[in-house]
Amino acid sequence: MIDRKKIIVVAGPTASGKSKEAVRLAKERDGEVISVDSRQIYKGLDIGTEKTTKEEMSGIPHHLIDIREPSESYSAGEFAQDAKRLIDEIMARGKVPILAGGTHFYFDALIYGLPEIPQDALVREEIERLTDDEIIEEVRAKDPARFSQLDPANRRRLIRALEIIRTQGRVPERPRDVSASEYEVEWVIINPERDVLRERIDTRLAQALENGLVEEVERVRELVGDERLNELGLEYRVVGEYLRSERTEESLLSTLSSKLWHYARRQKAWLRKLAATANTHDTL
RNA sequence: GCGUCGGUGGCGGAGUGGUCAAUCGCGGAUGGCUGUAACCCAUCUGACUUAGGUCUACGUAGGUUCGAAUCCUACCCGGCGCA
Repeated sequence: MIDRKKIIVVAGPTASGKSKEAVRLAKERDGEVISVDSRQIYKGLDIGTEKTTKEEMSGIPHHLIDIREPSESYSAGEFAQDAKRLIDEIMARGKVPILAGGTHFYFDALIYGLPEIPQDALVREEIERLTDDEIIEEVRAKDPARFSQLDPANRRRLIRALEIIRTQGRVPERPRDVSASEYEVEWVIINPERDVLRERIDTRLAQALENGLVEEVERVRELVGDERLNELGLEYRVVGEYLRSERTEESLLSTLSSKLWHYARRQKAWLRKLAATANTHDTL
């Protein structure tokens, strides 16, 4: 408990203005920014991810942006490692680490930790070949505790569970204990009211479209193909559907708007949970 | 004016005598997830409710029937065809 590393965390839903706030804080507190965003990791995903521009950074160092090709994968585990390392480096420079972004699961991974069990390509490959029922049966039989926490319809999570079971015997218990974290977090929560946020989302969308969102998605699609594009989600998925003529131009804006809103709502739900478990101090 | 097809829940669109408060999609709400997390997944979505039910609903008004969103009649509204 002594000497926990102090970090500032700026969290909030999409379009809430986190990046701006992070830069402001960095200037005020002499910090550097670590992006906590599973999609800004990728090069070329700029407009669709509302990536902070060089000008907006105004000289403040930003980390974990553009560190992967869109075709490459990245994960919460890798993030936790990268972020840990960067936090140490930033502190060694005598600066304050400011983590900012919307991928809340990454915050969890960093702050509360993840069992350090890397993915195993070979094991995964075998599991992928099984049917849902086969996976369900094996997880149920070998690790009933973990099975009871999972949704049987959630194949992706089931696969990961089985991967761990096959390599480790069973899934270790969750280490979620705030007091055990090696970090002392100063939370800066930005959580605008519904109406305000919806409006901001729409405004940003209109801007993104104007700035060439469709063209960007076209480029990314060229690079990674439709399957991966789909996985990139939100704008990339929806505009991809449009590019494949699976949806009309008229439906583009309204669909985008509602998908983004869904996303923001899930983020807000996470924030609610956070408020119930950690001490936070709100700002706006 | 005649003929014809149609009017269903916030929207689109099924249903064509009972098992229909009404499939499904969209939209909306609430959540879950221990390495793909912008992914993946679940629940709810007419009203009221002591949660067992009760009520109001399928253009409007009547009618047939034990029973109608579903059949009949009239009317209103919309598409199409002929005038």
